[in-house]
Amino acid sequence: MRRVTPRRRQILDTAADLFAARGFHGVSVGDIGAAVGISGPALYKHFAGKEDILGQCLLHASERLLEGARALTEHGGDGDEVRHDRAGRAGHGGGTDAPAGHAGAPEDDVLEALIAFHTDFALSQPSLIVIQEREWGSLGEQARVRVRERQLAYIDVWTRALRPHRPELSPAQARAAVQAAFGLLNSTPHSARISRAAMRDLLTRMARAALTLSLIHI
Amino acid sequence: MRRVTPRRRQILDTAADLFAARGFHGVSVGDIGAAVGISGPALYKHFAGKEDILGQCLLHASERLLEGARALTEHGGDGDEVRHDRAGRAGHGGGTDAPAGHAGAPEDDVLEALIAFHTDFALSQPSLIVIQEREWGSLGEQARVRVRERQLAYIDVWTRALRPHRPELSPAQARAAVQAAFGLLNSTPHSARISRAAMRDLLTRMARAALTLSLIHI
DNA sequence: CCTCGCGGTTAATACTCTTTAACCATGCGG
DNA sequence: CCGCATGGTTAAAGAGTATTAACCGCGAGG
Repeated sequence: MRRVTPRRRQILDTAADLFAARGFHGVSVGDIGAAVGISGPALYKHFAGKEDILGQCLLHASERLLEGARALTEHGGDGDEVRHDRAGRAGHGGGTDAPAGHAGAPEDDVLEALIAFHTDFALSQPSLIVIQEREWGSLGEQARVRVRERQLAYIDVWTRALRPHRPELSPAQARAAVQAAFGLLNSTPHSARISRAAMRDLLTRMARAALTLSLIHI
Repeated sequence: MRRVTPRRRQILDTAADLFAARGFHGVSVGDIGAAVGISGPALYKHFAGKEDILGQCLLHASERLLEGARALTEHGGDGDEVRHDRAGRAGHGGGTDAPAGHAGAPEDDVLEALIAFHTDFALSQPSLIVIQEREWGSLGEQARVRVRERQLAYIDVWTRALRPHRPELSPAQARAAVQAAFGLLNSTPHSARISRAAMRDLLTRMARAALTLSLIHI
């Protein structure tokens, strides 16, 4: 019941899609089984139960987000000040359109890298994004706290990256701003009528503006 | 089965909270009944069924949003150009902190009013916001299309209001930008660690920046 | 007075769901 | 060839669900 066989991976992927589309309680184990070509109780050869499937989805998603974010901040420093060295683009494919900086502000700090990273993740794994933000309450106690820990740590990485840009914000305000930016970036499952590249460009620009320029009055 | 008695209103409100918290399929009619002090099948004296309750919640929410938005645009004009006359603040209480404009841009156009209106709605009715964006798929055919019509019309009002600010965006891009802004404004149920006034201010500023300033490169 | 509709009750029906049990094919190490 | 783990099957159990049925107290209008 431990290793990750291709079948298990397939089950997790299709289950994530179903959970995202109809909600955890709106999907039966029969539905999941049928979606992968087997039927109902065969899933119990791979997972302990329905809740375990959701748990593995969420553990995997939150872990990938957190580790990706931490990889962007750990260039040797603690990430509490704006860094000017090149931030790696995170292995999620695509994304040749790096923002052409021109103002005095640093163009390649951690926040910029986080925006690009999260946008790529949301565009490539919309189902994981959806269930991560709305289904973590359907988990049992132990799995929920583990997922929640990673989610809070992920928010914390973002909040620290935002601080140098917006020193006037209190920690609580910065957290709220980060979560609002998540709402913006995670809106991609609800739209998807323009090309992926255009969506990526639009979302990164909007998130950048919302996070760094929102002190300007119109 | 038609008129809106206080009991019916109470049922709809508490059901909306439950649906927002645990999802439509995660709430039983017994749960809803218990939450209002009656038990289970008594709900059928007021509504045709569980799905009908969700339908009335969503119809009500989408109607209030659409009518509120339309009231802001209908000052006699069609709202396709930026208007400089005073836009009414929408009767949702609060909100004395009008943005102090200083740049050349118009400070009180329809978009600004829509941002304020939607922010107020999201802050005062978070449950309706949540179920409106994630539970409309649990509706039957006829109710779903009626709710969806209103939602699309609401998006359309926003998109038209955004056009004069961002003429370079294609209609599809403008729609995506509007939905991203909704994601940002609707993030309020996930945070709520700062005061309502501070949240209102933060969200309106971020949405304003995301929608109107996102063409600026950092 | 008395009927009658309104809003409630509990019991019962007819599912559907998760999970377990019992069984079976197949490929592989010895 | 044997044994057996792997991954699948169907049947069944047991809990939970929405919905309906049958019944009841009660306040108001004739």
